[in-house]
Amino acid sequence: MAAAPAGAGPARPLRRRFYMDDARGVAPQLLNKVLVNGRRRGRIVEVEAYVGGGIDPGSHAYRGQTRRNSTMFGPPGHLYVYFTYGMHWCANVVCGRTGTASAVLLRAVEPMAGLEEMRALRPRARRDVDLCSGPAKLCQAFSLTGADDGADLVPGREAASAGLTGTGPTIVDDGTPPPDRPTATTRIGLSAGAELPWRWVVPGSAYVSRRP
DNA sequence: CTTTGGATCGTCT
DNA sequence: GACGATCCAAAGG
Repeated sequence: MAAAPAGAGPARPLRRRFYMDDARGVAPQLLNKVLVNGRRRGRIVEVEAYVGGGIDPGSHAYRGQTRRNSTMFGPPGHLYVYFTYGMHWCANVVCGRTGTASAVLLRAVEPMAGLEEMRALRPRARRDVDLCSGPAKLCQAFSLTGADDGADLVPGREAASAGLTGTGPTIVDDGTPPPDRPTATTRIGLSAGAELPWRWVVPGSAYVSRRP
């Protein structure tokens, strides 16, 4: 029997256990997973890890828990969505144990479905490669805002057994494995912690925010 | 192609 | 009061 083609498997939501590792472990595993919101789908091609505990000066949690970053300290598998530059939203996946601050920033996805909706939400994007090639761009395209901060990405028991992804945003595995050798680089846009190599991209993807 | 500056406001010091 | 885990248009090579 021939091996199943990439993407041909059943789309299964990631379970809680997937998110329980440190963000630096989860981040490369999130590559090639699929972000879902309504009919919109996009393959994750670029991520960055941010950790707490005073070792990552680039993390919002570097100086401890505040009102804004409190979701980072909560249970894994939830969205941490924050507002920045007075106009943009960015979305993270909370990782690690409850009480620790560890999260993966979703920096770029390759649009797979619902592109018409994305184009309408991002009229500035001239080409489809510009729809989701940045953390704030993908939040626009997927309608992720502060209203989604704290949202649980893991469907409840009923939705999971019915094969549904629920009404809110979810991340699913469609059978495409992460890259064998993801490209690791330094993170983008930081004034502190800029030397830490905690950004991972799918090699050769045309949908990343910046080519490595 | 690369570089630069403006937009815009919640959050924390 | 300063500064962003950014984006975009405009200007320069």
